[in-house]
Amino acid sequence: MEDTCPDCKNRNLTHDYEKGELFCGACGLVITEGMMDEGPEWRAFNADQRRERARGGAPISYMRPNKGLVTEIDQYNRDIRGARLPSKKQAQFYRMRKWHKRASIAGSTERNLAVALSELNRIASYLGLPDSIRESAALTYRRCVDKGLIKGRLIESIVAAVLYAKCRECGVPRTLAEIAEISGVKKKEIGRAYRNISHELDMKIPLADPSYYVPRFVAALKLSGKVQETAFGLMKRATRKRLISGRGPTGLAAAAVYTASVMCNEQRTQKEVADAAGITEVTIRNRYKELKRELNIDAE
DNA sequence: AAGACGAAAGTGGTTGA
DNA sequence: TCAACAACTTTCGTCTT
Repeated sequence: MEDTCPDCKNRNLTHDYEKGELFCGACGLVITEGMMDEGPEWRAFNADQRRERARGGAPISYMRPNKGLVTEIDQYNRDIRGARLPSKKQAQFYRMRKWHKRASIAGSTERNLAVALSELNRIASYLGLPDSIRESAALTYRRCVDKGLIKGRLIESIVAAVLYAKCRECGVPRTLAEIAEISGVKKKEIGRAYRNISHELDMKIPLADPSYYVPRFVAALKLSGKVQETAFGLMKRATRKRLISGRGPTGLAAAAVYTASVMCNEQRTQKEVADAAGITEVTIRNRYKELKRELNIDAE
């Protein structure tokens, strides 16, 4: 990986593990999105602590159907002293291994989980989400199963809803439209499942802050950092004018980006912005009108 | 011809009686 | 539980560049 900014050659690159981004500290260019946090989840301040906190063995993973805690019959056909087993016994052990493996993922909830977790991983990969979010999403999914929220619903819709919730919770917003596209579940379905689980599990999800979406739309439209700054400024002023309550956050962000692109002479069409944000032109127009009126902006 | 704009009707969800 | 309501979408016609 490069450690200088391709845009301004600055060497001061910053990791933002919360957003899963690597960006340039000087010009704000996002170099990689969807970076994974590969560090340990603890910190150590000296060697003793490090020794104390490090664990042996694989971590417990909620992403595996059996949480990674398994009993397996090993593959070496030896008895306790290391002598080879007679061939008849070997055949027996072969069958035992086979059935032991099958039985351990055979329960219906476990099979459900196996499907769900692979789907969860697939979607999370597409969205470029870090492991931390995948793990916590997997844990939440398990809680849904325990509470019996899955019955009568598509597994995929629950998985999508859990991911959507976790993204918002962690301030790494992905739009419903994006998740719907990747998971192949209708927005409506995901929304319904999302409301259901956030209510049942008592999750406290903060309202999505529109400005979280701005950098992503800017990047998707290949606009400059100047546009992003301008868009942030617009959002700030709109917030002060109480323009944001009750409005869809993506619409706000999209309108701010569109307006900013016009102001900076890097205009994109309303349709382009709308597609990038997963909303319609009309909504952008409406927000755009409000922005212009309330903030006395004279575009171009 | 493409994009911007706006009106009108429809959709799914929230709210309050 | 139902009706009113706000936000958003879809569709379509008109105007501008």
